[in-house]
Amino acid sequence: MFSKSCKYAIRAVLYMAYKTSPDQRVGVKEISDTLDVPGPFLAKLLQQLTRNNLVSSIKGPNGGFFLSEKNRNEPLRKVVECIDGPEVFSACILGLPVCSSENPCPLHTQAFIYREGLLQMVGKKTVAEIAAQVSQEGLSV
Amino acid sequence: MFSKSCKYAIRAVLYMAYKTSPDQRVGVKEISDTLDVPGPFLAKLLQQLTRNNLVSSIKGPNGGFFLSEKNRNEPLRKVVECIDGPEVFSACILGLPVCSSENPCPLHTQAFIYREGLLQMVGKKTVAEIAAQVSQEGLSV
DNA sequence: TTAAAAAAAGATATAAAAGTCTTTTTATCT
DNA sequence: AGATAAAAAGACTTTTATATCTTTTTTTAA
Ligand code: FES
Ligand code: FES
Repeated sequence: MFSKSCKYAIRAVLYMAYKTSPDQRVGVKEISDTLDVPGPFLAKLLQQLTRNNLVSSIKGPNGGFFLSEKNRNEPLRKVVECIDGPEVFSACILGLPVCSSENPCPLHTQAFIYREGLLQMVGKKTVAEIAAQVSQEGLSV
Repeated sequence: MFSKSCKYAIRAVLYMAYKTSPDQRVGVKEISDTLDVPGPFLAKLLQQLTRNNLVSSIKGPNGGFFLSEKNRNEPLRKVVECIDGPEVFSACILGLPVCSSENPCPLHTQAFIYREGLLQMVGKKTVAEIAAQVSQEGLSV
């Protein structure tokens, strides 16, 4: 479903959501150590997210990455689509050129339901909301 | 979710299910032309499936690939697991080392439902049953 | 019994994804 | 101002997935 890059990105954003604020930044190394993810690789992903205004950063001493209020209120979907592109949620599970209920593949019905459920969730819930669950329900990131 | 290899394999097996029988074989080229898939690549996938008794073949003139009665009655899941390995249906969607309801990731609940639905389908229905739907309901392969 | 057709096997090639390293820029603090 | 800390940018390397090519084996049929 998601590329490794995307998995790393989602986890990093959720981590930042409950660890950072505009005046509580965090460096790449802390994130990558905590999530057990390759550091320089994660750095590039965070930069990509930063360019797309889904993550914020400040350079220099005491700088680092963080989520602004605006960042926290984006649906998680945006993070996914920033890394893996918008087709993740619309592509046919068997790789047919187009996925449609008019011209469905044999797995379409099941695959569509699945995808929609997932899409509903990451499309409706914001980063902050999902991160809140992580804290409250003790989920693993 | 599935690798390209796996997508090709699923489509090829379903195609063979309604196109072939023990005395009605089909060559790689026909399959790859029909499905618009790279021929030599598909050949290797079919050979892998053949080694695992999910597809049958006969060499020489008038030879080719086909599905035996036994092949048709395997659940489609076996084809998937033969190509992509058994973890496709049990891996965490965020790449955490293990997926479990005891120690769930933030997307676990939704992801689990999706995966299970899909797994139920390909695990219970046989190749022949799914192929029958393809014919009856005019699905695309 | 030879020629041809097809899969099987294995070697090789290409492309994409994942990961690392180096240099540059920007900000902070002394 | 100068030293330093951090992200940004870009080049590079490695690994994995995808794809192709070549040779061998098996079977059929002329
Ligand atoms: S057509 Fe294949 S998943 Fe929709
Ligand atoms: S723990 Fe991530 S999908 Fe189950």
